[in-house]
Amino acid sequence: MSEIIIKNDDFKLKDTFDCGQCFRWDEEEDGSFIGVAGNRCARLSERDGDIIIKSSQDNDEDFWKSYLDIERDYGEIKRKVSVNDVMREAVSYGGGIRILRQEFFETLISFIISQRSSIPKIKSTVKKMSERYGERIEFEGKEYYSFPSCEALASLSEEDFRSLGTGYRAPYLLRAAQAVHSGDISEKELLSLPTPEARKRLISMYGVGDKVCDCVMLFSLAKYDLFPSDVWIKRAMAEDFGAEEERAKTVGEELFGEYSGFAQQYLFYYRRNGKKVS
DNA sequence: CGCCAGGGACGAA
DNA sequence: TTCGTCCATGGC
Repeated sequence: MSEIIIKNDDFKLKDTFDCGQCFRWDEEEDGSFIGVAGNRCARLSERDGDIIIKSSQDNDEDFWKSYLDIERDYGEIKRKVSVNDVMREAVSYGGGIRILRQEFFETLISFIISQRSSIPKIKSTVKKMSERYGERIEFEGKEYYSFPSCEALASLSEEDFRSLGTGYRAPYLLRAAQAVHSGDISEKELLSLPTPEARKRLISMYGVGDKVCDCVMLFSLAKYDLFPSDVWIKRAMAEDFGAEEERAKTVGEELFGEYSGFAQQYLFYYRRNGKKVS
C-alpha cells in the first residue's frame, strides 16, 4: 500500500475518466475514483489541486506517472490545438483530460467489445470478464480483479466469450487473444512502427476496423498523430470545420498533425458531454 | 454500397 | 407496457 501525491494543473479526474477512453474506473460518492490498472487497484482523489493516489502496491510512483502521462506538458498541447473558437471552447470544457497510457492487450480487447455498444454495457462486460479470468486484488477490504492475461483468454472457447454477453464479437475476441498470445501481434513490434505501419498490422486483425484500431493506438501505444472518427466526431467536423463527414479523419489529421489524438479527445468530450451547438 | 449482428438502455406512445 | 432507436462498428 502506498500514497503518492502528484502536482498537476492540467488534470481533472472526472475529465480524464469520463471522456470515454477507459472502462475500469468508477466514481465514488466523495468524488474520488477507484480503478484497476495492471495488477494493482487504486483510489485517486483531488485535494487542493493535487492528485492523491492510494495504490494497492508499494513503490508505485513510476507506474502511475506513466499511466497518467504526467511528464507531458498539456498546457502546450492545449495551446497547439486551440485553432479556432470551437477548439478553445472544447479545451476550456475538458481541460483536465489526460490521455491514459493503458495496457495494450486490455485496450485491444476492450475496444473490440465496445463496437456498437454503450459505455455502461462495456464496463460491465469487462468487469465480468476480469472477475472470471483475472487475478484477485484486495484493496480497502474489497475484492477487485485485474484484466485477464492473453494466455487466459486465448484458451477459452467462442462460447465462453458469448456467455459474457459479447454477442457476435465473440469470434473477434477469441482470435485477437490468440493472435497476441501466439506473438503474431506484439505490442513491442507495434510500438517500434510508425503510425501508418502499426495501423496496417492492427487493422489486418479480424474484428478490428478503423475506429478500434485508432483507439488502441491512441490509448495504449502512445501514437498521437491520428484522429479517431466516429459519428460524433464526424458531426462535429462537419458543423464546426465544414468538413464532409467521410473526410473528418483526414481533415483532423491534416489540421492537428502530431496533436491529432489530443484534439480529438477535447472535441469529442465537449460535443458529447458538454454544451451542444446548433 | 447495403445489410446484419446481440443485447441493454432510454424515450415515446 | 411495448415499440423503435441508439450505441466510440466491422464483416461480408
